[in-house]
Amino acid sequence: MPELPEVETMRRGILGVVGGVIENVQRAKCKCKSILIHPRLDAFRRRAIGRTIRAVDRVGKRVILRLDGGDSIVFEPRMTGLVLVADPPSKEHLRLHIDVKGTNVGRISYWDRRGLGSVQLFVPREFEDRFGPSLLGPDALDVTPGELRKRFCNSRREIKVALLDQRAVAGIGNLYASEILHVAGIHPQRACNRLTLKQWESIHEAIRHVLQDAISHEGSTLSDGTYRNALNQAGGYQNHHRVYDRNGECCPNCDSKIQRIVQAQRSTFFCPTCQTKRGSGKKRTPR
DNA sequence: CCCCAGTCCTGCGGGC
DNA sequence: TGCCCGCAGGACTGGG
Repeated sequence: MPELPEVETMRRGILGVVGGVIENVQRAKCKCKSILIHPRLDAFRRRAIGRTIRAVDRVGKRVILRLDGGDSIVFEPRMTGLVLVADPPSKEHLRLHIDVKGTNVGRISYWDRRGLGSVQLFVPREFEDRFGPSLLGPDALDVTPGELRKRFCNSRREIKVALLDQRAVAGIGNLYASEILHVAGIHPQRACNRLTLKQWESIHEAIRHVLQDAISHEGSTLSDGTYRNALNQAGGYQNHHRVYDRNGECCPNCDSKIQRIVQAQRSTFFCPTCQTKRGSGKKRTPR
């Protein structure tokens, strides 16, 4: 499930399109229900074709093509979307092609098995409305310890649920929230307003550590095999998960068995010894 | 404002 | 063996 590290890996994988000119945009022949493409394809083509791609950015869990003239094409992969410059995992769930001339990369493809994602073209004003600071918090890799604490510390929400709120901090999803709290040694059900200054610093440090480590391994490809980088290669970070999807296995730091609980209808994994419900838990040195 | 539950979508695995 | 149902969770919406 693409979260910040996977989306950042996708972004880096398509950097070769920078400087290219969009030559065509076309829907792939896919029998599945159509994904959200905005605006309608004829308008999309009219506004995109002939534009130069000036940069490839990431905003939270989205990949952005910055076009000359100021418009942006936003790929939002959600659960199963992939932004590819190589052949897709299967022809079946290909959704859209953007053909590019003038670079080594001839085509960017958007593939999405479940089709919950989207490809949208926004003028600067629309982009600001959707991804401005009122709807999207600072990037998880840029947020300072002080900002992080300020954004959460008055909330009674459980810390794991709060970390998934993109308006507070952008980029963390269900998988990395569990990993981050294990590294920080904090119980996922602890209320934000009961965390100490020191614990906010631990969380901040753990966010950076886990996300950077995951990026260096090109993200996590889970057992369903869906996530791929832009070259359709699996990531490697799943082999470094401490707790995620390891219910009943041993904690990497102690002898305890990892537990699975459900918070906000999503799975959470944690170690009941390293992440105690009361008190701060034992601080562990990150790998 | 704050927070939660329901919704979308497809493939897969458990249960019978 | 085959069918059905529940589950996976990103972002959004509506309601309390």
